[in-house]
Amino acid sequence: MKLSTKGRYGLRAIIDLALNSENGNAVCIQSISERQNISESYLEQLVRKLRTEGLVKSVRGAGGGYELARPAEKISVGDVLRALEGSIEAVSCGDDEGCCDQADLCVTRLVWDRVNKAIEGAVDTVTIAQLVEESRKKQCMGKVDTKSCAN
Amino acid sequence: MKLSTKGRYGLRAIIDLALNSENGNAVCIQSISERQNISESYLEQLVRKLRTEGLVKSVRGAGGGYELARPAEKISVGDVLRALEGSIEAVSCGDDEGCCDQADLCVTRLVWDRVNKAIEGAVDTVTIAQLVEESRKKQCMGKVDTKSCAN
DNA sequence: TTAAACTTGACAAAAATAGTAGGATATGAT
DNA sequence: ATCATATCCTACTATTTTTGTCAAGTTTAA
Ligand code: FES
Ligand code: FES
Repeated sequence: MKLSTKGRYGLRAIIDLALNSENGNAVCIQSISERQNISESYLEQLVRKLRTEGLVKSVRGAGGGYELARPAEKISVGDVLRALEGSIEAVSCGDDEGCCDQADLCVTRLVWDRVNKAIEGAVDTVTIAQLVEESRKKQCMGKVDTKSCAN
Repeated sequence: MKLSTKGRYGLRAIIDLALNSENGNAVCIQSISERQNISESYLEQLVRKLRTEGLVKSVRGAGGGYELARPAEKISVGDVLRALEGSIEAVSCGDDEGCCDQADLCVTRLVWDRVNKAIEGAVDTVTIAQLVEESRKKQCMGKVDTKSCAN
């Protein structure tokens, strides 16, 4: 029941992206890579996927990079994870492909449905914007020499 | 974010076990294997683990098998999954081993905590007894030639 | 023109999963 | 006794997934 690095790195990446692109400029892979300490090539794959799924958009050429495709308030953690992992279901007792012989009598599906719904509820109710704000608060507490920190 | 066959098969196995051992007799691996259509050898591994984790107990020798170590009401789905999977956490941003550089500033932990709690809530509030009962209901509706079906 | 940056596809090492095989041990039945 | 039935245990292997890497492009601001 583990979330792979795709989802873990990807979420960190898009938060980093949101955090560093608020003045309207694009953020390049390299800078994310350095701040988050994730391989540049690997990160590229992940961000590419976020782009094809419509969560971020790219600005090509020199001085380019990536920025959010829509406001951070409109992007949930669930959006990000689904984009990267394909599906966030713990078990997809699926429909056509019966995972066990008597799928119609199988009571474990009741459990998997509960679990899937619980997970979705947890990730769909948190937005990138909220995490960005939390991140700011922590930074504020972390850095003692920050002048602009109004308490 | 997939649950492995260990958890999926294992839950079906213990439900089968509970369902077929209510008259007090032990249930052997072979019979579970046939009913659930899971490899005997593989199933053995799983049930053995359930035993070492104290969820079922074994009766050795001819005519032996397995039975629940305690009443089905006292065994939750979470107990079973944890026994088989080790941990059901989606992400274990753990403690000593910092999964990212600035673990103390990392806001993704907030998300993973939410997800983990959601999962635990989902699996810890369902007991094997409840599933057994559901299973009975379904069987009852499924089999038209069952004499003993009141209603 | 040049260098910064994205774009793409193929590839590969490493880890986890899923399942097998074969024997040892215990015990009820004959 | 001994045999059949069943758990017990370890080790091994094949497959798949994960986790990346690499190299050769393309686009565009400066
Ligand atoms: S239908 Fe999916 S495990 Fe039974
Ligand atoms: S502390 Fe686990 S991802 Fe940051």
